[in-house]
Amino acid sequence: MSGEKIKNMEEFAAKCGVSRPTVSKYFNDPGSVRAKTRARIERALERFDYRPNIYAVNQNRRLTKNIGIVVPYLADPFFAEIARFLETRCIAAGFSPSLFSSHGMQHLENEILDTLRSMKPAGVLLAPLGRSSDRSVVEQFCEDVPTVLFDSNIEGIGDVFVGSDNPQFTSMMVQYLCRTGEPPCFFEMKTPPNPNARKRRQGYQDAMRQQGHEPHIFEAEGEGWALEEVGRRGGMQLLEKDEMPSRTVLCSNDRLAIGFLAACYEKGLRVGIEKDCDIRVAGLDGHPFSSFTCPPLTTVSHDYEAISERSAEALFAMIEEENRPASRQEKLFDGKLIMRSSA
Amino acid sequence: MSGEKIKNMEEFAAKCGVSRPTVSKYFNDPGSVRAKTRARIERALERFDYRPNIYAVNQNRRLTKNIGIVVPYLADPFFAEIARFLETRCIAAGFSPSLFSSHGMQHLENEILDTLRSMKPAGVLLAPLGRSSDRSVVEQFCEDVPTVLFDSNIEGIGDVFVGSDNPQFTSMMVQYLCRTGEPPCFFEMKTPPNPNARKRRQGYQDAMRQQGHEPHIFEAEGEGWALEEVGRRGGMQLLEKDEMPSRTVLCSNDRLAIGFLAACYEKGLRVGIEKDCDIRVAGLDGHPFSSFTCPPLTTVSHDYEAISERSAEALFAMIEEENRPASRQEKLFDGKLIMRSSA
DNA sequence: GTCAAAAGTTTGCGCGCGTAAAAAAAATAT
DNA sequence: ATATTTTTTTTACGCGCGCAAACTTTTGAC
Repeated sequence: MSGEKIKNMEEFAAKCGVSRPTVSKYFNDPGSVRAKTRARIERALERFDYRPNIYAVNQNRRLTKNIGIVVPYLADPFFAEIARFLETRCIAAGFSPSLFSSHGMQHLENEILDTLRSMKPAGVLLAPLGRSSDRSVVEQFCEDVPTVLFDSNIEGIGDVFVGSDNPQFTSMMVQYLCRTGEPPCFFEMKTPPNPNARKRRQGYQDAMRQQGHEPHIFEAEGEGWALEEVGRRGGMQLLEKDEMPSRTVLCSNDRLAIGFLAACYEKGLRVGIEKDCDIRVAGLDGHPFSSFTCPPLTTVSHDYEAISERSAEALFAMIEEENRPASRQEKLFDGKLIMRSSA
Repeated sequence: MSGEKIKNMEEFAAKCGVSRPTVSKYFNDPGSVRAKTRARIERALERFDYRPNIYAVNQNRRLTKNIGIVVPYLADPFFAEIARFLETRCIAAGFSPSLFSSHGMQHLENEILDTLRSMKPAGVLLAPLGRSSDRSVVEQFCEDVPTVLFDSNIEGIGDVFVGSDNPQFTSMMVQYLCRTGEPPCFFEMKTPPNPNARKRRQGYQDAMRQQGHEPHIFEAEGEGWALEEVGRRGGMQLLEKDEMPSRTVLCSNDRLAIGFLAACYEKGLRVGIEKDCDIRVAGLDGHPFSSFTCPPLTTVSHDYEAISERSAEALFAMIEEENRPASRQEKLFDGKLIMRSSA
C-alpha cells in the first residue's frame, strides 16, 4: 500500500493506465470490463486503496445503490436480529444498507422516511410502527420509493408484504396447549403498539372456538414499547385478582411473557408444564432471550431467516425489474413451535 | 402544500423571491439571514417542501454534518440503548447520525470504518470490538477522523474515551456482597469479546484482597457474543462440579448472569438473597432486561445517560473547535448499585 | 488475413450545490 | 440627508463523477 493519496478517479485511472470512464464502469460492475483491464485496476487498487467519492457517485446515478432498513424499535432484540440478517443480505447483493430505528415514535418514523426519500434509495425495507404510524405519510412514501413492508402489515400499503402468519402462530400454540393440558386464556396489551397483536387475538379466539372452548382474554394497561414492564404490571394485577378461568396463559408475545414470568416469580408461583407447577405460560415470537428465561419459555418462533431472506429477495427483484408489481403481494411464513418447560 | 415539484435550489430560490446563495446560507444556518428573508424562505418551505440534495451538499462542504455511530453488537440491548441516546443527541445538535453495528466481527468493523471514512463525517462515536479489533486499522482511522471512543477502551487510541469505571463497579459489588452475606466468587468468560472484562476481573481480585478474602475465579469456555449461552453452559459445568468455595457468584456481566440464572433454574437451585435460598447471583451492567429475570438481578448499572451525554458533548466540542485535544482524555463514570432479590 | 463484434478511449456535458469576490441594495448610525 | 455597516445579489468557478456519442483498438471466428 503506497502512501500516496489519490484525489479522484482521474488520478486513479492514470495510475491504472486506463481511462476514467473505464474505471467508472469497473466500479459500477467489475464484470463489465475485460479481464486484463480488471486485473490492472485491481492491482492498482491494492497499491493505492482509492474509493470513489460516494457523494459524487450518488448525485449522478439515476438510482443509488442505497437500501434503507427501518425498524420500529431497535432496542427490541427481535428487530435487532432481523436487521442483522437484512444488512448482511444487502451487503452481499452489493448494496449499501442504512439502518434506522423509529424508537416507537411517529414523528421519528416520519422524519426517517423523509430523510430516506432524499437519499434516493434503490429501495426500502420497512417495518412500520403499525398502529401509531402516520398512514398517509407511509402511503405516500411507498408510492415514491420501491418498498417492501415486513413484520407489521398495513393493508394496501407497499408493493410487497412479508411477515408471519399470526393466526397460524396462535392456532398452533392453542392446539398444543389444549393437547398437553388445558385450554389457555390469552394475555395481551389493551393498546398494543404492533398490529400483529390484533390478528393474534383473533387467531386465539378462532382456535379456541374451533376446539370447542370459550376464549378468555385479559388486557393489560400500558402504552409504548416497554412490553416487559407492561407484562409484569398486568400480570401482577391479573394474578392478584385470581379470577383466571385457566391456569394456562398464552401471552400475545414473548416480551409480555417475560414480564408475566417476572410477575409469577414475584407471586411465588411455580411456572411450568409439570404436574407440581401452579401455572403454565407460553409466548409467541421466538424472542432471542426466550430460551434463557426461568423457566425457558415455550413459544412459536418466527422464521427469521425466511422472512429476512424473502423480504430482501422481493426488494432486489423489484429493483432489478425497475418496475413495481402490478398487484400487492403478501407472503406469510409459518412459525415453529418451540416446546420448552414453561408450558 | 403545493403539488409542484421543486427540482433544485435555483427553482426554490425563485419561489422564495430570493437568490440561490441566500437560500444556501439559510440552510447552513437559518440565523445568518435577515429575519424578513428567513420568513420568506420559511413560508415557501411550507408551500413546496423542498430539501437540498444531500449528495450535492456533502460533496462541496469541507466537512459534512454526518456523525457515525458504531457499536460492536447491536443485538445487545445495552448497545441498542446507548445508540438510541446518541442518535437523539446528534439529531438535537443538528447532525445526521448513521448507525452501524460490527456484529462482533473484525472484518465488518474494518469495513464500517472504511465506509465511514469515505462519508467524510464531522466525527465518529465508536465503541470498538475491543479484543478482536484490528488495532492498526482503528488507530489509523482515529488519526484521520475526529473520534470519541466509548465503552471499550483501547489504550492510546482516539482523542477521547468515555466509559465506566470498571474497578469501581466490581469493588462496589464485592463490598455489597460481603457486607450482606459472604464473599463472592467470580464467574467470567475465558476469552471475553470485551476488554472491560479484564478490568472487572482485576477489580474483583483487588477488592477481595482489600477485604481480606481470597479471590476465586471461574472461567467459562466459549467464543463470541452469545453471552447468555456461554453463561448457561459454563454455569451448568460449574454447578455440576460443585467445587464452589462460595455460594455467592458475581458474574462479569449481566448477560452471563442471565445465562447463569438459567443454569441455576435447570439445576433446581433457589437463587436469592434470602435465608432459604441456595445461591446468590449478581451481575454487572444494568442490562435493560435485568429487572425481569427470575429473580430480578442485583447488578451495578452503567450511567447510560451520562456516558452518552458526555461522549456526544466531547465530540461536538472537538468538531466545533476544529482541532483535536493535545492529549488523550479519559472520563470514567461510576456505576449505581441496584439491589434486587437475586443477591 | 479479413471482418464484425466487443471492449476501451476520448470528448464533453451536466448534476446540484458550496463558496468566493465584487457589486448592489437595504438597514442603521450620524 | 449623508455616511457607514450589514445584508443580499450577481457572477463565476469548481467539486467528482455519471453518462452518452463517436471514435479507436482489441478480440475471436472464419
